[in-house]
Formats: sequence, structure tokens, C-alpha cells
Amino acid sequence: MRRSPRRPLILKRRKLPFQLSESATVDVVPSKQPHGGGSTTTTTPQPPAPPSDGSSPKPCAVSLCFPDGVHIVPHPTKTDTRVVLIPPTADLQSVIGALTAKGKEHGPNGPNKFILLSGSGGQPCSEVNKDLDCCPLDDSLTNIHWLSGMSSDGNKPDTKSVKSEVKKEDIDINISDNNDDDNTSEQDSQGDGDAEADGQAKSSQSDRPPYSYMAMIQFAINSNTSRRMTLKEIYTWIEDHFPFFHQQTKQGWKNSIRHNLSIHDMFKRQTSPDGKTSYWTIRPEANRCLTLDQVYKLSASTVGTTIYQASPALCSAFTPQVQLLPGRQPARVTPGARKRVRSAPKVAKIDAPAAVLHPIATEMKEEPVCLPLNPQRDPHRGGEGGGGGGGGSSRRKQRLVLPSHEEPILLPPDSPFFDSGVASDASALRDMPQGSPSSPKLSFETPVKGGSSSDHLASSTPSRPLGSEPWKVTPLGKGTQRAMLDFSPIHTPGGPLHTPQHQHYHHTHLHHDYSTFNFGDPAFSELPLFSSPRELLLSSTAAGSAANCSLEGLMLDTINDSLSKVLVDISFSALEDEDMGTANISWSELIHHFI
Amino acid sequence: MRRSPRRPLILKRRKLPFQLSESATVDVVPSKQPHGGGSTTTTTPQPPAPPSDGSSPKPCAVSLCFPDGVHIVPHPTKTDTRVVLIPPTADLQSVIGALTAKGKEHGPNGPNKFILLSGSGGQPCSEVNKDLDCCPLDDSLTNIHWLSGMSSDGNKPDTKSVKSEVKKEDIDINISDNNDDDNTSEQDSQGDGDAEADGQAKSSQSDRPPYSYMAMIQFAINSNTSRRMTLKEIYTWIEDHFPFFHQQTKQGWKNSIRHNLSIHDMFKRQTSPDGKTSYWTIRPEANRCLTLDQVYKLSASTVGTTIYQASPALCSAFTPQVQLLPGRQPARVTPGARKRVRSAPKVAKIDAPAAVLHPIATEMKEEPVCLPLNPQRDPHRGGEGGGGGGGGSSRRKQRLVLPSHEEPILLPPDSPFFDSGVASDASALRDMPQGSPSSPKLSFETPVKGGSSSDHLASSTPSRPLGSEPWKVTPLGKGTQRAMLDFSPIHTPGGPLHTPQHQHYHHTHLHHDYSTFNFGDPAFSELPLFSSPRELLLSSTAAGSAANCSLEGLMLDTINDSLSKVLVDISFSALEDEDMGTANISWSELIHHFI
DNA sequence: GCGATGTTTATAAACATAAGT
DNA sequence: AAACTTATGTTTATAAACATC
Ligand SMILES: [Mg+2]
Ligand SMILES: [Mg+2]
Repeated sequence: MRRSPRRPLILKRRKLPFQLSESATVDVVPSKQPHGGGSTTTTTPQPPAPPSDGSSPKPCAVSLCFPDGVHIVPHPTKTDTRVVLIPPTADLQSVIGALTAKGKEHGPNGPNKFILLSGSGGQPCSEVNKDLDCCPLDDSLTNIHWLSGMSSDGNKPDTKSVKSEVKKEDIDINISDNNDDDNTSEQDSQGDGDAEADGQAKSSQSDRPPYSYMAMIQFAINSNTSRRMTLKEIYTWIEDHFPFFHQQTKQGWKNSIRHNLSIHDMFKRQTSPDGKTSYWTIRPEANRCLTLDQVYKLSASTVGTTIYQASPALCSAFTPQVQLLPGRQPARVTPGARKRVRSAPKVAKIDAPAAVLHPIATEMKEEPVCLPLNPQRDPHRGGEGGGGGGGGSSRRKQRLVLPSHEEPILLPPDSPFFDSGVASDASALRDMPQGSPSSPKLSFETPVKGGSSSDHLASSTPSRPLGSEPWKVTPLGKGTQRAMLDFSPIHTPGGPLHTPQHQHYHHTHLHHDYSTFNFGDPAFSELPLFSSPRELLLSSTAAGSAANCSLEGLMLDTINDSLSKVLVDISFSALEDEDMGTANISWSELIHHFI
Repeated sequence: MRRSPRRPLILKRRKLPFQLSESATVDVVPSKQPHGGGSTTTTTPQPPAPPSDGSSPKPCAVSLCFPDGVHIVPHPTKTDTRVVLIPPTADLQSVIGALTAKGKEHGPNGPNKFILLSGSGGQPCSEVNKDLDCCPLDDSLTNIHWLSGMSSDGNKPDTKSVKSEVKKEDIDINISDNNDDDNTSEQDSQGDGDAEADGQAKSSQSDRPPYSYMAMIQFAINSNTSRRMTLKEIYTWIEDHFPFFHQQTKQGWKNSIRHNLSIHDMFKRQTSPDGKTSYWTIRPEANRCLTLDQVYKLSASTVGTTIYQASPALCSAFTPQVQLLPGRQPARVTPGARKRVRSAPKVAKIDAPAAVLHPIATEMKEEPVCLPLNPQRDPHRGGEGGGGGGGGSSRRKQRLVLPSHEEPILLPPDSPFFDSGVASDASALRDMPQGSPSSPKLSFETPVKGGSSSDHLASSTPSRPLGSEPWKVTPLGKGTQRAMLDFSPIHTPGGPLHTPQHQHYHHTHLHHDYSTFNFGDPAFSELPLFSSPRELLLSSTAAGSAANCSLEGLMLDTINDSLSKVLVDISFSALEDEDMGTANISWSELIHHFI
């Protein structure tokens, strides 16, 4: 037992540079799309994305507007980059082949980088679930709704015994009962507790699930309609869904669960009004509403692309009437700030061309981590605006601030981040910095960690994309549990092109507290480890159709011959202001601005 | 090696409730004050507090104004609490004895809680070191001062080759060279590297130092004039000062050092302009400027009370000219908000009656962790201002938010926090939440943890208060290294009674970035583990005199017969606004408002 | 490929505290 | 009501897997 089982290695992403170099489109475009194997278990009936039936040999079309309906638009700031909008029905492989040829035909001087987006597939999802976002429950003190049946293992969430007076406006109470498709599934799974052992037996051959503790806790909490769980409930949920932990004689994993709850700022503890029970919740701003269903189902269907619900947590209504004055957005720095690319530690994220980023003046004077745009790093440092600015991009990654004068820019994939092939990151499973909007008020309370947390990614991608995982998920699902996936309200503060710069620097008031919400945070898909470029392509194809409101895309670099999955990220450095948070705009909407 | 050495247990505080219960003042006031044993090693010459020569049998004086010059003022909000201002010349024991008797004479209805403060001793320290705060160096890009001699192990910080232009106002440059007593010591220690082995031999009998990695890293970085160090330098510094690590064959401790640097948000990495070297720094707002000298010297002098420099890091000058508009302080919530008690995880902190706290509306709707004021918790919840508010105080501690309507209150020690006896906490060694002022701008950059961090205390109190520590600190100090202690600028945003509520919710701009600075954070003294109540008393006495600008005090509870050391904390929930940060007010000044 | 430096996750454990017995 | 036990939380220490330079 001492010999730690090691964290699941399968969680680790692997670098698989797109092998396209020597021979132009060699090996890249297999003639057929083995899309078959997928959908072994519960499938997603609804997605309006008809998967292209593959085998569409049309790789030679190099026109600017591909016959498939593909649109190529220039990048706002990068002359060598093109944004390629691909309809869900298009054949991704042929498009890539065409782009590769196109890129190479112009040589290093012409466009050689292509950001492939497929935003037209999904429904706008803007007003889809205005009320059924995360946090369906009202937490007002008076609302003791949750007192009803929570003390035990969460077996009786249906008995709304108390039903106290609702003090807030329309903060539901009905919302709490809002058993939509998505929530219903988990609701049930939780309801029966252990009785769920139905069809698929929880055989003893359960390996350790490929999820980190952080991910599993998120699965558990998000599975509950009220989005909160007691420690005991979390234990039970995990045991029920991952037999591996049921078999564990030692309780070390429970220690780890508690440890993770504590250290990750993403998990917050709430105390019931009576002070009797503690509920663990997920910081709404950080909650991607990831559920096991999503990951499991997606992995089962060979789809490596999951949309981790971008829901920025509309729970703001719960907050008292603090009503702080929203930071004035005007008079601020970095006037022309537009977009900016971001490269996550292990994640590849880029800003969508449409999105405007408000770079916000740096807080310190550290390195402007805006990755070097070109291989030849330009030390345009001397004339910096503020004298601060710090050095160029440092070694790995850490604490990046934009010199106030620097504009955000779309970063091409030439940086090491993008040539790293698949970015099977789990941003959705990460605990985003978030600026700790709560700390200000709590500042005087030592107990609160507040500040910044060291929460980090926990890849949730199952090892193998398809079928029969060795770690054995205990199903107990209905079958209609995918609504959650479709509801991905993306809060886009301002208009597509450029939002007015807000300077809200981590406001504290919670009223609609979308503090530090990043457009890009929400939707980064988990990519199962691809054993070959083909797999990457396949998963990408699937992603284009299934992922509505997705921010993910592919970065095709014809110079380096690399194809990387990237998170097309629209980042608003300071979204804390409530005024911003409410604006929802779908990814596809944004894309339409460019077509 | 696998069998982890365990973290130094001596770091742990112990509960030593003041044994005063059964027999009124029995056993509490020993006839003599064995103050002798102390001050075995280097003593603090300056403290204007002549220790009472003990054996002062005056426990019966129950008058409101003690002959010693003690003033007793009512608490602004708590009727059962009195604030006792004790001059440095007063005999603490007799005062405590008198207060105990007084408290018991009135029974449970009368005042039974006393907050003992000794604020008159120290110099105002308001303008003492306006310029010699933390971060003597300018970090502006143009300032390549640190490029001079940093690449190596930091052996040549004395050769200020570059001495670039000082961009800021008067931010010194002399400060960097400011070889006061404090900095000098470390400066030298670093200069000679290994040659420091002078008088006290680094015998092989070095036990593990009682400091956490986080503390040692702080020691190391703060010892450098430039307040930054490379990883290698940190290694070297620790090895040089703690022979224990020099003897280590395994390099596991280096792994831990790196681990700590990464996980603790307090530590930030900066990259030099040339991108060649990375320097580790301490977030200025979080830096208490703690040095080994302070801890070591203090422990040697039996003084359990250390003032961990409250310096909120005036380094803000380094920041570019971001110049964000400071949050408007007006129109905000919680009008009558005043003070509030806080109980840290393991730390006991209370707000000073004079301080005003701007509770700031909660961000979420969680538990108003304002600890229950009385044993009988009053669920005055129904008519709350905002309807939110959350439940009562939960179990341990975590994430507390004030319902916007609730006023901050001075928490009496009846809560479990105060009856826990000695609070030998090390808030100075903690990484405060801080709201991550930097995250906003970095929000779009995954690399930055930003948000809140799980940095936490690392008690720095040496196991034994006096002399010859087994862990063997390699001296290499001068002898006159205590300047740092005396400079404890306390930033008190507003006037004593109530500062205008600021709503700055974690501003990001760094210009004078005092974000989330808590009045109370800075000065929490480390209490060496007291083996008896007497020791607590002794240390407290010493503290009263030596600690100017100290915020510490004693909480005497005549009901529970407990005497606890507490941090009298003035907390401003949102001090991020620059306008606030510059206002310095000494603790004694605050106290004078009540006399 | 190797070594230094960084980042994250997993485990074990020491304590603290609330809740039960 | 005191004492012991258990559950729950918090924090630090270590080891390790990877990533990047
Ligand atoms: Mg947590
Ligand atoms: Mg760090």
C-alpha cells in the first residue's frame, strides 16, 4: 500500500506531432474513416451533428472557399494565419489536406498557419438554459430546501420536506427540482445509492479509473442536482461508480479525497444554516459541470472531443444584495487590445479571432508571457510602455502578465506549445485561478485560503477512446443523460470583436460573480491519447459535429507540419464585473461574425 | 529515506489553556516571575519595556483604571468585552490577576472577556521606514541591476555593478544598499557562501530545522537584498544555513523545495529580460519579510513575540504604469460595518476595536463564518439584510463571508479559537490568499495559477525559546541585525474608527498594489511552545515592550479561565486600492483613540 | 540523451475540531 | 458531563511522472 499506485499514467497527455513533414500529405489522410468502433455504450441521441460518412476524397480543392462550405478568413492580426471555418458536414481530412497543400504552395511567406474551427454545428445555446445553468439551488440562508434530504448519502433528494420560504426574487425552488435530462441521470444514480448495480456487473476486475481525484470529485458533485455533496456522499458516489475504490481495503483514498477537497480552491465547503452539515461545492466560476457521463460516453463513442460545459455558474443570484459598484470599464490601459493567444502549461489555447481581450495592465512587472510569435523572438522590449514588462517568455510557464502597452495577439502554433501535437489537456478539470473573488470579503478571515490556489489539471480522458474500459464504470445511468452536454452557455462579455475593456480587478461582490471568468476556460476538450495522427483527425472530425459552442479547434502549421488541437480561447482578463457575466454568446455566433 | 522524516513536529503549536479555573487566581500568578532563565543569548537591547521584576502581589486592584496606567475601555460592539490597554511599564501579571478577579466578581453577566493590548510601548513606526519597506529593488525592465551578479550562487550581491537608473519616485536605490542591521547579516551570509563557517562550527550533529520548506524559502529569498533568488541560490542558502540539508545524501529535499516553490502562490517566478535566468520572488503583498535572523534572534532571546514585518510590500513602484482607477470607495454595502473577529485555521486573530472593517458583501452565499458571538448562537437570520447570508458558522473553518448586512464584530474568546490557549501560529509564514491580483490580467493565460492558493502556514517558531538549537543555524551573522524588526509599517487604510468602505475587490493594477492586504496579516507573533501558562505570560510581557506596532494581544476570558494570545486584527476586506495602502498608522495610534 | 528546473498528482501523516458514544 | 472515538478538514512532507530548457 505504501508503494503508491502512482497516479494513473494514462491521464498524461502525450506529444504526437503531426507527421506530415517529409512527404506532404503522406500518411495523414487515410482513405477511410474508421468511425465505426464508437458508440458502444450509451449513445448521445440528440446531437445535430451528422458525422461525415468519411471517405470523401476531395483533398485537392485549394480554393479559398472550399466546396464543402469551408470558409477561410484572414486573421485579424496575424498575416500568416488564416482562420478556417469548417461546417460539420465537411470532410476534415480533405480540408486539412487542401490547406496543407495551400500552405506549402505559398512557401514561408504566404499563409502557413491555419486555425480550423467548426462552429456551425451546434445550436447557439445562448438562451438554451438560462436558468438551468450550474448551481440550480438557491443558497440563501432562508432557503433550507436542501435540508430536506441531504444528511444521509443523498438518497432522498426528492422529499422536499421543509420547503421554507423563498426570500429571493425568483430564485427558483422549482429550479432545484429542475430535473432536466442531464440532471436526472445523476439524480437517479444518486438516489438508489448501491442499488444501481443493474446490467453491467461490478466485476472485481476493476482497475483504477483514469481520473484524478479532482476529476472524480467533480464528477460526483456535478452529478448531484443541487451541485453539492457531503463528504460521505462523495465517498459513496465514487465507490459506486468506480468499483476500484470499493475494493480498496485501505482508506487511503479517502484521505486523498479529503486532501483534494482541501487543497483545491475549486472545492468550497458550505455549511448548512443549521450548522450541522457541511456541503462541498464547486466554485461556480470554476465549474465546468463536467460529469462522468460526458467523459465516459464520449470516450465510448470514440469522440475525443468533449465540450466541458462552459457554464460560468449563474448562481450569482444567491449572493446577498451586496451590490458593489461594478468596476468602471472606461479609462483603462491597452487601448487597442484585441485578442491574444494563450498557451496553457500543458494546454494549447488560442484566442478566437473574433474575441477581444482586455490585456489589463500587469500587476507586477514580470515576463510578458505572450509567447514569442515567431521562432525568432523579437526582443521589442526597450520601448515598453511602463518600464516594467519583465523579461521575455521565461522557461516553462508561470505568471504571465502583459505589459500594459502590449496588445494581445493570436499566437501561432510555432511556439513549443503548439507543435506539441495533441493537447489532451483537461482544462475543464482544472481549477482556474479565478482571482479568488471571495477573498476580499474574507480577507479578514484567515480560514479562507482565498488568494490563488494550486489546483491543477487532472486529465479526465479515459485511456482508450472506445469501449469496455478496464477501470469499469458502474453504469447505473438511464440513457438520457446528455442534456448537460448540450447546455453550454458561453458567457461572452462583450461583442465579438472587442469588448470594452473592463478593469474590474477581481471584484469581490458576488452578485453575478463571474469573476475572472475566462471564455477559454470552460471548453477545452479532453483528447484521448492518440496513437496516431489519424486518431487525432478522427477525434477532431467528431468534435466538429458534436461540439456545439465548442471553443476548440485545430491548428495546422504547414511550416512545421504539425496539427495540434488547440483551445480557441476568448479571454477577457477581467470578467469579474457582473455586467459582463450575463452576456452569453455562443461560439458559433462568434464565428458567424467572420463568415 | 522513504520513511519521510515527518515534518518537524516542533512546528506544531500546542494547546495550553490558561489554568485559572478552579481556584480564582490560583496558580496563575506565581509569586515570582522567573524571568531570569530567559535572555540567555543575544538579547534585544532596545525594548523600552522594563520587565516587571516579578513578585508584584497586586492582584486585588480591580479599579477600572489600574494604578499602572492601565486603561479599560468598552468594546464597541461587545458588551461583555473590555479592551484593556496596558502600558509597557505595567506588570502584566498583576493586571491579569486583577482582571480575572474583576471578571469573576461580576459573574457571567458582567464583562468577562478582556482584550489586553500593549500598544504604547513601541514608537509609532508610521513614517519610520517609508522607504525601506520590502522589495528594495526596482524590478522595472530597464533596471538590470540584478543582472550584475546573480547568475551564480549569489555570492556577489555586494558588487553593484549596474546600478541602473531609478525610475520611481524616491524608491531609493540606497534602499537596495540599505545595509541596515537586518539586511547586512544576510547579505554577508550570502556573500561568502560556504566561507561563513566561523565561530560556531557546523558540526555534524545538525538536526532538522524546525522550519517548513516554505519558511526556509522565505528566509532565503528575503535574505537577498534584491529579494529574489535563483533556485540554485536557494539551495545554497539553505544548505549554508541549515547544515542538516548539507548532510543529506538524497536530493529529495531539493525536490521538495521546487515543489514548494511551485505550489505556493506566494512564490512567483520571474524571468530575466534576457530570458536566461529565472528568479524566484515572493509576492510582495504576501511577503512578511521574514528572515531567519528575526526568528533565530528572537527565539534566542526568549521572546516569543515577534513582529513579522507587516510591510505590505511597497514594491508597487516597480509595476509599470498600469494606473488603474482605484476602486471607488463610496456607495457600498454594510454601512455600519465596523470590526470583526476572525479566527484563523489555527491562528487566533481578532479585530481591534478601533479598526473598521468593510465586510464586503459575500461573493457567494455561503456561511457567514462570523463566529458565534456567544455560546448561545443567535440565529438572527430571518430579518437579514440581503436574504443570502448562508448558514451559521460551519464546523472548522473555511471560506467565510459576511452577509452584507452583518457588521463585523469583535469576537470574544468564547469560541473554540480562543480557548485554545497559545496560538503559536505563524501567520507571517503563510501565504495569504490575496485574491490573486495578478490573475485578472493573466486570466487568459492558463499557466498562471492566479486564483487562490493553498499556501499555508509553516510555523517558524524554533522549538525551544532559548539558546543552542539542535538544528544548528549556521550563524555567519554580524550581531547587529535587528533593524528589520523595528520597521513594521502598518498600513491602516482609513482612520481608526472606521475607514470608508472600499469596494476594491482585488484590483489588479500593481501600482502600489496592496491588494487584499490585511492589517492583521502582518503581525502575528510566533509563540514558542509554552510549557506552562507562566511562559505565556512571560512572553506576553516581553512582547508588550519589544513589539512596537504590534497587533498582538491577549484575550482573557474569565468565564473559561483562559488566556490566549491573539492577533488583534484590523481587517479591511478590500484593501487592494492603492489609495488605501499608503495610509500608515501605527497600532499605538489606533489605541490612543480609545484612551 | 542528460541534467536542471518546473508543474502536478498521489500518498502518508500530523494535527485540529466537530460529532458521536 | 467528561472521556474516548470517529469523521471531517487542513497542511506539510515525499516521491514521482512529466514537461521544458
Ligand atoms: Mg478547497
Ligand atoms: Mg509558486
